[in-house]
Amino acid sequence: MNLANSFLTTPQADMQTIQDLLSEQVRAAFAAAFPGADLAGLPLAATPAGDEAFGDYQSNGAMAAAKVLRQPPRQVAEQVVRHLPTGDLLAKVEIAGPGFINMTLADDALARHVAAMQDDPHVGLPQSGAGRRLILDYSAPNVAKPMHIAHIRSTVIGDALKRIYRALGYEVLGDNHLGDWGTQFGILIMGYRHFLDKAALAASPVDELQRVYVLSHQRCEENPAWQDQARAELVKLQAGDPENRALWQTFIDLSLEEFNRIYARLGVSFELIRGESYYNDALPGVVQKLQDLGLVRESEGALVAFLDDEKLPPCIVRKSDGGYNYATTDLATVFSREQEFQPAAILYVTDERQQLHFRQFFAIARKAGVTTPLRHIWFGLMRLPEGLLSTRKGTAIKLDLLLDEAEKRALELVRQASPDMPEAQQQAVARAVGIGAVKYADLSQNPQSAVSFTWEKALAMDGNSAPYLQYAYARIASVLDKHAERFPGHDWCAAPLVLDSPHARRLALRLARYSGAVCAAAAQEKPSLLADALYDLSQAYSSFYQNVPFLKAEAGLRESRVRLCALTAKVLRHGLGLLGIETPDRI
RNA sequence: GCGCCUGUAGCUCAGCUGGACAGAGCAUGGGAUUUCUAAUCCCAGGGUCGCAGGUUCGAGCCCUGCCAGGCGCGCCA
Repeated sequence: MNLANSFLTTPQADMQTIQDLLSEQVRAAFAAAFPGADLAGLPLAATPAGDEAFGDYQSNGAMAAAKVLRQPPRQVAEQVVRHLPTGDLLAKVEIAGPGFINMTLADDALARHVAAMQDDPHVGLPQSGAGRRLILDYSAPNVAKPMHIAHIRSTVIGDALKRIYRALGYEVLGDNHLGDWGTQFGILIMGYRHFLDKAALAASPVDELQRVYVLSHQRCEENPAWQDQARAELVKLQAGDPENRALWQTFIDLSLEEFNRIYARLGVSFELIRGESYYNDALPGVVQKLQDLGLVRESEGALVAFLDDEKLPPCIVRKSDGGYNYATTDLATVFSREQEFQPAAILYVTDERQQLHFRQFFAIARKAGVTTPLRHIWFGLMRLPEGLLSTRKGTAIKLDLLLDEAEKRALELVRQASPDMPEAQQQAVARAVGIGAVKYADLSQNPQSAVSFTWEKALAMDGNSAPYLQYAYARIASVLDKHAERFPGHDWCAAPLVLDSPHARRLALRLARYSGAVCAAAAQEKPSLLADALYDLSQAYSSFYQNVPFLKAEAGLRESRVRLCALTAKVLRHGLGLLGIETPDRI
């Protein structure tokens, strides 16, 4: 467990993951074998076995404890195993190599555990976040800039984390902290007044805003008078000039309209949309507070927080022209959120370039009395094989274009696979599959790795991809329908689960590991851990599907296997739901 | 100059915070469909984990130094 995530580690009422149950037993066995020894902090817990040949779960704790106990690790393991009862939960416990404790679950215990997930509304997930609120700050596009493919990272990772934390019982407020204030608006107003093409604005508002902004920005660099005028327009805007204010509102409305269209396509939503401008009126008070606390002093005309104790560079909170910047807005935002919502933590999902900013901002916030845990969840930059995405160089690919292409390719596949499906349904399925593919391509990767964007990867629809998982789900849905049709009255809901083949057992084990994967994804802030587990599960299912007959099996066994299919479908649907990916019943 | 990040199969990436012979997908080669959706399954080849030291019973993971790339470092966000 990541210690930085202390807000995630409160004791919970329902310890129901099988891994936790085993870990408890292992810890108890260590305590019984070595009473009085201080084994706190040692990694005694059960982890999924590295190789299925070694069993289902393993503990490497004996090797770790050997040093503390000054005994050979194998001997430690032997004493622990003596206190690790086989029977109810465990069928077999073995010691291997230098002191690995390998555990194999009893088939019926595994079957019982998995069966219990069927009626659990939380599909076996501990509700460790119940009664606690999180604020998740993600997406946050800039007004008057079209969303391009790099924006998908914050949006999709943030949305998945929101769903994951919710599944663990947290109340999560997603807040879209729009870039809707700042120096760019003076430039934009000048561009709008001088270069606007009304037809283009009507056809594609945000593109046109961006175009006039770029032109005006160029003019600023060439012409000081232009730059002065842009500054003057900004000052007017900030002073509340009605005309500029109206223009600014127009920019926001047009941008939000487009952003909302993309969010709708992605299935992403927010509980709060509070851009930087929302905190405008609070900025002078924030600076005053920092001054009162003696956290800032004047330097070269600006007001600066010096963070030498934290070994961080200085941070400007008020510019020499009296204007405020990002750090000030973020401080105002955190004060406001803390006071209004009393969250258990605030999480910020942004790219890696903002690490320094967040460390500075967090340091100042702490000094100013903010006690809420603040976490910066950063992700790697997205780049093209030929270099960074650049709006100016025209290498930025618009997000809409990517989604269009994904849906188009998915539609080809659906038409091929289901030629008899009604056109409207084909379209709907293609939407779910195409968007799912794009989201999964991002979510299945470690967020902190830099992403090198290729169409091939972003649109992958075989192998480790969302369509592979969706396909597995659709095959199950089809099986369930066929079963109901061909064997009316043969209810599988309460059929005993018989794990009579390696394929079935492997599948059940993957189902049992689901809750652990969700918890790990939450604790490490990495939806990719969940995606991995779901892919594992689908692979186990595909193998099961290919190798074990169910509709053709004899009655009884048939219902047992169909029930296992249904459980797999339930977990796949739930898990993909946590990634924000839909699961059509037919593909 | 300082700081953060990255370097693993031909390509794209995992690697559960130090454990068992380094794993997937794509690509390549071979096989499976009168049968529950072949977007699938089964099998094979493919690696000096950037380089060199060190710590450890054990290092892709920790420490040090190099090499290569990316990002950032007081009035942008």
